[in-house]
Parts: sequence; C-alpha cells; structure tokens
Amino acid sequence: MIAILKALGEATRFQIVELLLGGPRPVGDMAVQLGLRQPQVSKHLRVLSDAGLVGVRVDAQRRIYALQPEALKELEVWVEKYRRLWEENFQRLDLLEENKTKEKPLGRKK
Amino acid sequence: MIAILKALGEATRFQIVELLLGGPRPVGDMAVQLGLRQPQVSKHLRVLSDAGLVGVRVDAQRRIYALQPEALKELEVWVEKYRRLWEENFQRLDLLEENKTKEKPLGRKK
DNA sequence: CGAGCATATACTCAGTGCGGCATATTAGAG
DNA sequence: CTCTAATATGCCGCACTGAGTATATGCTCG
Repeated sequence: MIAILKALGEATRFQIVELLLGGPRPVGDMAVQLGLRQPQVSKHLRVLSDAGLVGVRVDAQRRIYALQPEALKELEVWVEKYRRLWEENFQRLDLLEENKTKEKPLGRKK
Repeated sequence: MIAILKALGEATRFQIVELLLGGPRPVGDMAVQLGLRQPQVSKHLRVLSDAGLVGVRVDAQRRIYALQPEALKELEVWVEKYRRLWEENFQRLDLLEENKTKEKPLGRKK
C-alpha cells in the first residue's frame, strides 16, 4: 500500500498514470509528452511497475505500458475504510470543541 | 492531490493516519505509540496538516490532532476516475496481447 | 551480418527528507 | 512569578531520489 502511495506521490509519476488513463503507451511517446529524457521515464515506469500500478507488453523493440487495475482498486479499498469520516458525523473537530468544556475533567497525568 | 499522496506515501505518516482513524489524539501519545521522539512527530503532523489531512484542536498545552475528512474524500474522488479500469473490460494487457498479432501491421515510423 | 531504433541500466550530482538533539514557546500548577 | 509539561522550530548528518549522460541490450530491416 505504501509503495503505491509513494509511487503516486511524485509529480512526474502521477502525470504518467494520468497519461495512461487515456490508454496504453510506449515509453518514447511519454518521454515526449512529459518533456523528459527517455531514461528517466523508464526509471519512473520501473517504480510504478514495482508498485503494481502498471504492466508492460512487448511489441518488437517497444514496450507498451498500461495501467494495472488491481493496484488502483487496492487504493480505493483502503480509502473506503475512511468513508465514515464524511458520511457519518464522526471525529469532527468542531464538535470536539463543544465537548471541550464538559470533558475538561480529564486531568490527564493524575 | 499530489501533496496528499506524498504525505501518505511515507511509512510513519501513514501510520499516524491509521492511528487517527481510531480517534483524535495528542502528539505525545502518538510519539509513544510510534516509538519516535516528539519533535519528529510534530514535523510529520505539520506535513499532514499542510496537505489538509489532519486538523488541530488546542487543549491547554496539548494539541489534539484529528483526521480531516475533506482530504480523504478528495483522494477517493480521484481514485473513482479510474474505476472503469476494473469495472469494464478496459485497457487489459492480456487482451492487447491477443491483438498483438492482428494489429502488428502498425509499421510504426513508416 | 551490419545499421539504426527503442528501451533499460550504470554512474554521477544536486536537492530533498527523515531522524536526532537542543532550544523556544505557551499554558497550567503551586 | 516560577517550575514544569506539551509542543513547535532550528540545525545537523545521513540516506534517498530525481534528472542527466553514457552505455549496454535487443529487435527490425536491408
């Protein structure tokens, strides 16, 4: 999970993923669209691949990269865990503020 | 969006978020649970805060941190864009593999 | 087989980020 | 007002990482 988030948390790789939403693409094409040198794109694709976010298909000398749904789905499932945060009234800081006076007798340490 | 992903893509901060899923907590408590020194936890909370993932409530000398639903929801919305990837038969590498022979006449450059 | 294309890998360098320690800050207790 | 608790900030060292260049690898075509 962290690998997925770390991979996506980098501007260029994020762009690559958004690019691939439009369909599979070879490395060279992406390098042009990103304004990057090909080696760097390959490295980013390696990271994305290690995280399971993309897969490759070989076509002669070209490698066609495409999104791999499973990883994205994994991310979606994780986020779902937090759904109640905005669906129920749950853990709202402003509500806690109200309780502050009432719950003050926490005394903490003692 | 990238700020959110970058913030979550770090092991310790990820842990903090998971911790806060259990409810709001003061800094000191988290430092203990994470086995980290307090200053480092404060720094991570700063990053999470900048990304909008957490909010603070002041209680005397303590700062109670809690998850901020909006940022998580933003993430969920983003992931939804990719939903069709696994719901429809879309951009599957194995299917592309089949087409490979048929579509070979791409000739590429020329 | 030799030339050229597409991609991956190795190496280097600069920037960034995490962790630790020391210190500043602010609030409550006596 | 002074002492202490809880937290934030500044500074440092070290590991990691992104971008670039050069090079290796593999495939196609003539």
